[in-house]
Amino acid sequence: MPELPEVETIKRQLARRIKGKTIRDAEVRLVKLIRHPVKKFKKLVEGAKVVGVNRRGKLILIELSKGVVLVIHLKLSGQLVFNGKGSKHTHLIYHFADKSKLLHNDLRKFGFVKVVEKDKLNDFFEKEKMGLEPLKSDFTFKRFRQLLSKRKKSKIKLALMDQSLFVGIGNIYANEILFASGVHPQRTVGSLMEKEIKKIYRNIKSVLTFAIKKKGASDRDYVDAGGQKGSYMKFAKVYNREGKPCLKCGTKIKRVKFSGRSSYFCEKCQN
DNA sequence: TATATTGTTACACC
DNA sequence: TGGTGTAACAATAT
Repeated sequence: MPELPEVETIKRQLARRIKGKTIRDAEVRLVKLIRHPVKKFKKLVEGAKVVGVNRRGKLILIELSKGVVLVIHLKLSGQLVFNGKGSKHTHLIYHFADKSKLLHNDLRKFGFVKVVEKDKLNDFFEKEKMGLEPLKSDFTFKRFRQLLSKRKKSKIKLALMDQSLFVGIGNIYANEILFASGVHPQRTVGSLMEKEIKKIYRNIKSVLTFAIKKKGASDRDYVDAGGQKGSYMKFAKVYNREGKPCLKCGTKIKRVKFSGRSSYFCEKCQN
């Protein structure tokens, strides 16, 4: 569930809380969470200091003093909670030298932690085929249109969620961006008019930025680094609102499933 | 118990 | 070939 706004929220809060701290002990409770032999992982991590916390797409990057970076993907239900209370879903605990700690919880256990050498981070992103950051200045309208044109036959919603074009947009925000743009999620990219592409471009930026202000969306499991829920769902116009009145025209919001994902939209406002 | 949830990937199909 | 869509997968709660 954590998409760009949720991961960005965690990143900002973590940076504030753990920068400068030394990891005394990494308590690995679920071996499959870390994609390394446990011994090697502990050796790399223990004794290292947190130099910085960053984000790339939906990945959290915790940079350590030993020239390595913890690359964390929370997938469906991952949480990183500073000084949180452990539960049966707590699979990894970083104990800092000052007795504070960072919990990595994951109810579905789909997430992962990889240790990547700092020098090799860019190779890693390239290998993972990660697209443009939608809130960075190099994400221009021209680049957006150009990237979209590589997927003329695909449905616009799937193109928005395609991490090899641009990163960070998942199901919640794809639905919201398309509602804000008045575009039906099943329209093909090739059928979009210049005006519509421009609207989508603007709304990617505005919806994501607004969602960061609201500290993300807590549809189910998501909490931020302080264990708090995000408030974006209060402002969602279509996501998870099947059967409820469209906030613009009152028509009932529809839910249609394609590509295994629920799409929410207003038939009247989006075409 | 069947189903829903998501990002990612393997694979079938034109 | 490469673009596209679908199914499968991870694990759990309800």
